[in-house]
Amino acid sequence: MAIAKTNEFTQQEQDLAAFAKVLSHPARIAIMKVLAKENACICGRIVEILPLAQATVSQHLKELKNAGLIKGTVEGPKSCYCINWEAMEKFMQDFNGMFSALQLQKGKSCC
Amino acid sequence: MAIAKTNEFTQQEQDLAAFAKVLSHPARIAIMKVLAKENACICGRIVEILPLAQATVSQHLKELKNAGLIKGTVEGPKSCYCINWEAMEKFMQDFNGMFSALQLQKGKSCC
DNA sequence: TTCATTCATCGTACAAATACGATAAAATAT
DNA sequence: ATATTTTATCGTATTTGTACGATGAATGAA
Repeated sequence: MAIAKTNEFTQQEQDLAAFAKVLSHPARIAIMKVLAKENACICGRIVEILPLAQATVSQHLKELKNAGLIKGTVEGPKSCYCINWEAMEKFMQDFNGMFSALQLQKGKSCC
Repeated sequence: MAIAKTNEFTQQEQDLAAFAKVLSHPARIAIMKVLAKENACICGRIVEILPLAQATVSQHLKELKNAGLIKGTVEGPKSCYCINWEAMEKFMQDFNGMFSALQLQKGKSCC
C-alpha cells in the first residue's frame, strides 16, 4: 500500500479497524461459529468443516489468536482452540460504543 | 490470494465479512466520524482533516458508498456525503446478532 | 469566454492478504 | 525404535488493498 499511514490515526481508530479486519473474512467468521458450537475446538475438526486446506485454516487461526479473539492450547499432538469471550465482549462494546458516539451527533442529513 | 474461496461460505458470513472489511481501515472509520460530526459533509473538508491525499480520500469514500454506508450527492462542483443511518443501523444489528448467536451456544470453554 | 475550484478516475507502485503444497516438529501408537 | 497422526511453519503464487500524482470533467467566478 505504498507506505502505510495507518499510524497517523488515533489509537481508537486503529484498534477498531484492527478488530474489524480480523472479522473481515468469511472463513474467520465461520471459524468463530464452529468454535462456539462445538466445545471440542480441535483444529482438525475445523479443517473438516471449512472448504479450505489445512495450512490455510491454521493461518486464519493464527490471526484470530494474534488479535486475541481466540485462545489455543496444545493437547498432545492436537491443538484445542476456543473463543476468548472476555476479549470478544470488549471488542463488541467498543464497536457499539463507536456507533453510539456517531449517533449522538446525528443531525439533519444534508443529502 | 490465489483463487478467492469467498463464495463457498454462507451469505450471512459473506455479508458480515464485507461489512467488517469496509470498516477495517482507520481512515474509513475516521471518515465516518467526520461525517457524523460535521453535517457539512463536503469532500474537501475530509481531505483537510485526514492525513491523506485527495485521490486516496476519494477512493475510501467510494468504498464506503459502494458498501451503502454513506450517501453522496453532487452540489455544484462539490460533493456532499453523509451517513446512511438506515444501512448503518442494519449492519450493526446484524453484527450484534451474530455475536448474540455465538453467545447462546457458549458452554464451558475447554482451554 | 477564460480561469479557478472541486472532485472522480486513471495509471501505477508497492504492501498486504489469501491460498496451498511441502516440510518440519511433536506426540502417540505399533 | 519406527510409523502414524496432527498441526505449525516455510516458501511461493496470485489477488487485493493502499496511496498518490496526473489528468479530465463539471461547475462557478472573473
